[in-house]
Amino acid sequence: MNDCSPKPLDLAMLRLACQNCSLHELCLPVGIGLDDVGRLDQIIKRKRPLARADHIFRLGDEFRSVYAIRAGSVKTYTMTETGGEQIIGFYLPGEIIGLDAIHNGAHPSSARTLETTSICEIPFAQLEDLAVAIPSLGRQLVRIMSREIHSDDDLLTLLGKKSAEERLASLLMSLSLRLQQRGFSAREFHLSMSRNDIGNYLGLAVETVSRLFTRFQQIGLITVNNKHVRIEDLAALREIAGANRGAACTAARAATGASH
Amino acid sequence: MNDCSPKPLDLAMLRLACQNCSLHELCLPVGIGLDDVGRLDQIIKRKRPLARADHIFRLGDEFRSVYAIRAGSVKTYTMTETGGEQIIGFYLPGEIIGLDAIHNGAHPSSARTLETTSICEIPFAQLEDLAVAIPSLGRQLVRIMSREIHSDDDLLTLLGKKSAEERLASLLMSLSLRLQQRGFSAREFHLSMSRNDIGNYLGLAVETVSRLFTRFQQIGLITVNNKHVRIEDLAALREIAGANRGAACTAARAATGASH
DNA sequence: CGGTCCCTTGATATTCATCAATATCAGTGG
DNA sequence: CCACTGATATTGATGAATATCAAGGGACCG
Repeated sequence: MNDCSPKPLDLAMLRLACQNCSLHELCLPVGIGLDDVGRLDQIIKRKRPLARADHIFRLGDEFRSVYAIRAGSVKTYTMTETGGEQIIGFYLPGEIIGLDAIHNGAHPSSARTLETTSICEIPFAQLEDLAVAIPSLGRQLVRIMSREIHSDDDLLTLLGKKSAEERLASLLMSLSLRLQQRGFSAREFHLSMSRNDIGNYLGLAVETVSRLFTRFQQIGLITVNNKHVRIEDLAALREIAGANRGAACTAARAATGASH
Repeated sequence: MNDCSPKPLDLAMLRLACQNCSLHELCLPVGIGLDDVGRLDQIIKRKRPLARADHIFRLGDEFRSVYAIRAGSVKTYTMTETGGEQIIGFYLPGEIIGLDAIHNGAHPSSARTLETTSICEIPFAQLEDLAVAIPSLGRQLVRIMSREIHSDDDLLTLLGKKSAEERLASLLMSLSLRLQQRGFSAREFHLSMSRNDIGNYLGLAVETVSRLFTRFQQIGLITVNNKHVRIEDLAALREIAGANRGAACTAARAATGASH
């Protein structure tokens, strides 16, 4: 999509790539000087783009690095005791995965790409050393992890309290917002994950997700075409996601002609 | 319960309390020398015990400190958009709360005690400074945050995939394990939270929780008496929590005499 | 001892999962 | 380019799990 398909090993480009990366304020927002970015840059390994459905790491893998998404998208998931997968999150450019593995040296989740995806591997031992040498980097790391905890908490609320409608609306709003922050359109985008993945993530059956897309389209909230989504009424969608519950359900019912 | 009700301001006791705290290997497990513990100790404020239902911080409060539980227990929760509370976690001695507030300077959740509770306040600015001076402390902080992310992920699986039975069994197992790690009995303990809190946390109605306690007791898994729980069959409970789903449900059904 | 909150239990309603049957799409190879 | 194939998505009919509603019983606090 926005892939500048990389020439084989262009050293000049690779050097100091963080400085030029359009995402550097997402993965390293604040207070890191140019010199320090250079030092960070030297420990980061830019990997050639991964194909769709490639694994970045698997549950149980030894923990060595965290990874920043540069382009594309990724899902992370764990295994339930019965072998099914539970998707933990969808990650977009500028976001960092693998942070859950630090504490015990092995990845407690797997990560695989949802489309062609470029990532930066950041060897954690070196990152820790650098964090000692560059205090602001250490603070930034802690801040990023804090944000991850916080966003997990939001997801808990979604799964614990929200209806199916609210869940899907929340996901769409989240994607919309995050894509916008990355310079894409907030109103029109491509869903890189399957309906199955969406259902899994939201704790819903595929069929429910499918029906919701249909219903949302019928009441004029969105236009869906396979993986392409256009949000027609952002405010209303936000309203549903934010869960003015009674009102939203009523609206949807009336429009579908459902009656009880 | 296990409260050594503290004399008013015993300076000798307070000084270097971390070294003597039976929890110090829980909140600061590894690689911190005695000198360093002393330095950490100096920035920590030990607060007088809080009464049941006291707030430690509230959603929106400015972020200044994280808090370690010394004795008692705490729940943290956020507000859903409709004003209801969603409980994020129950915290036991040696665990740390407030980590979700680091990234934007304000608490995104509230915390209140479930019973008489003692906490240590750790001013975060000073902790960060100390983390720079003592690299192993910084690493430890990152590790603790990683564990928090990981345990949130487990909860996501619980809410996304598990049945009501599995959820309650999982909670009981989690409490059992954590209490055991703190030197208490794994098989017999006191639930400091209300049925309401349990239901809220697990994404279930109070009534469902109540019925589950009854059913678990009927099939000989546990004995419940108000807030007192004794686990009679730890292995079976673990089995249900781990979700050998079909088998567990069948067992419970047969025993309750339910038939379809 | 009375009030209030919390918990339990039963009856009913609702949401969403499951099952089943197409329909559509993305590759693949002829 | 088209037909074939498996994966993915939609749609409908049914059922199960759990929420909700309603009422009564205990426990705890003053």
